[in-house]
Amino acid sequence: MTVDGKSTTYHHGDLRRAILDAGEEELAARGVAGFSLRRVAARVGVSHTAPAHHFGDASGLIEALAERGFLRLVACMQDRQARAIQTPYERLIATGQGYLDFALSEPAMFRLIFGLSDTPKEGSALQAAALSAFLVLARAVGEFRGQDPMQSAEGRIEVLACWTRAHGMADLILSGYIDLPDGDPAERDAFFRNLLAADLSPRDT
Amino acid sequence: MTVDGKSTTYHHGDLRRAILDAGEEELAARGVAGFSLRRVAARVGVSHTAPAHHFGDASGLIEALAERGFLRLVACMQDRQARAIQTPYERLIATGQGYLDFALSEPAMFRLIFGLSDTPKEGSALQAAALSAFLVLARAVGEFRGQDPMQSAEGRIEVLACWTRAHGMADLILSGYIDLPDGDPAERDAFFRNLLAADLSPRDT
DNA sequence: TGTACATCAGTGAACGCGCGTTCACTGATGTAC
DNA sequence: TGTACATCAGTGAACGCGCGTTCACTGATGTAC
Repeated sequence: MTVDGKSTTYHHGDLRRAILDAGEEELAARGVAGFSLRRVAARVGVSHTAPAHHFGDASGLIEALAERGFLRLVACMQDRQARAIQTPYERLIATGQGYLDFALSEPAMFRLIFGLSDTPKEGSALQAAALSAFLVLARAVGEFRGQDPMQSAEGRIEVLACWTRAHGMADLILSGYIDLPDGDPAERDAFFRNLLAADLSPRDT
Repeated sequence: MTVDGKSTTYHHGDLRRAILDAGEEELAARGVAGFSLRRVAARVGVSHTAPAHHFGDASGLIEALAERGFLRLVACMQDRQARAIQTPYERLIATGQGYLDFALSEPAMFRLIFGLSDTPKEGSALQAAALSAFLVLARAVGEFRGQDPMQSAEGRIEVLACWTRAHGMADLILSGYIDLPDGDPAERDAFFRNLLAADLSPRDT
């Protein structure tokens, strides 16, 4: 293997991580439909059979990438939370906005993790990563409600309501059917806030 | 060409429609990722170059299928509306439930229309079909509010709020991350209603 | 400290596969006169 | 009513492409003694 024309060691040293990095780059560059093992290997500069050593087959790599994706989603949500003024409601809004940040910054990864052909295997690292993302949201709802939302039917509904709203918005923006208001981050945040809190309960008309 | 061993006319007669039908079947059978022109043609029993005559290339077929998809979405929403008791709020709920019906009955088609690589072309039949689906929802919101929602910022937010909620729920169910409550349609409808109307506006705590 | 050897990590050629597209073609249909 | 001819609709062989997987291999590393 060569890098910049200089030959390096035969063994890569950190190929697993390098392949995951390249996999994310490939996703960003070509989307989830054009994703291929061979292209990822080429990006790393390694033979296209090398990834098999670390991931088994193609689906193993996809799964490992998806795990990373969920961890990035967690990071995006926590990042927004850390910057939000500290009322529970603001933290909840911030969590949803972090969800959106993730979708907009890594659209192909967003599509990958929510378009997996099968649901994460019980006990897998992927499942743990997905759960950790869910828990970030559930905790934010819990702080807002003052009690663990997963202990009651209404609480669970509230968590799912937050999730589906943020998710629907993200997915429709990525598909191009909903336009974000211009480039100003503050307007974008206000847009999201309005959508999240819009009152659609029945009225006495 | 032969059907059941009997030779039929050389010209198919209604190949365009037959290919679209087969395309939908293929989508249902193999999903959007495994979709191929050749398989669709094989399903119709026609040479795999025949579709080109009607759709140009592969992307032309995809586009024509997506148009059909939106029309089916419209039909699902209108079907629910027609069966709802006639208060505006019930019709709005019903519209969203029709959206969900479509997603659950044709998951691959749902994924196709909301995963198109480019947004529908200005003036295309596809765009018209997508718009007609949007308008079914916008009209339902309008009846609920008592005025055209597209004439005000709050109204537009309300339409988008309905859309993103139904959409997020549909997409997360299809991805397998949200489970539907068992098989009882009434429970399923109640679940949707609760999610749609859940109150997430700030409280004075 | 040195050596033998097992294991690990990556190579590269070859494979078969299904894909969309092209091309020259032919059978069927419709229309002008 | 008949005929010539243009157009339309479908055929099937061939093409090159990129894909994931397999296989026998080799270079590097680690460990036992």
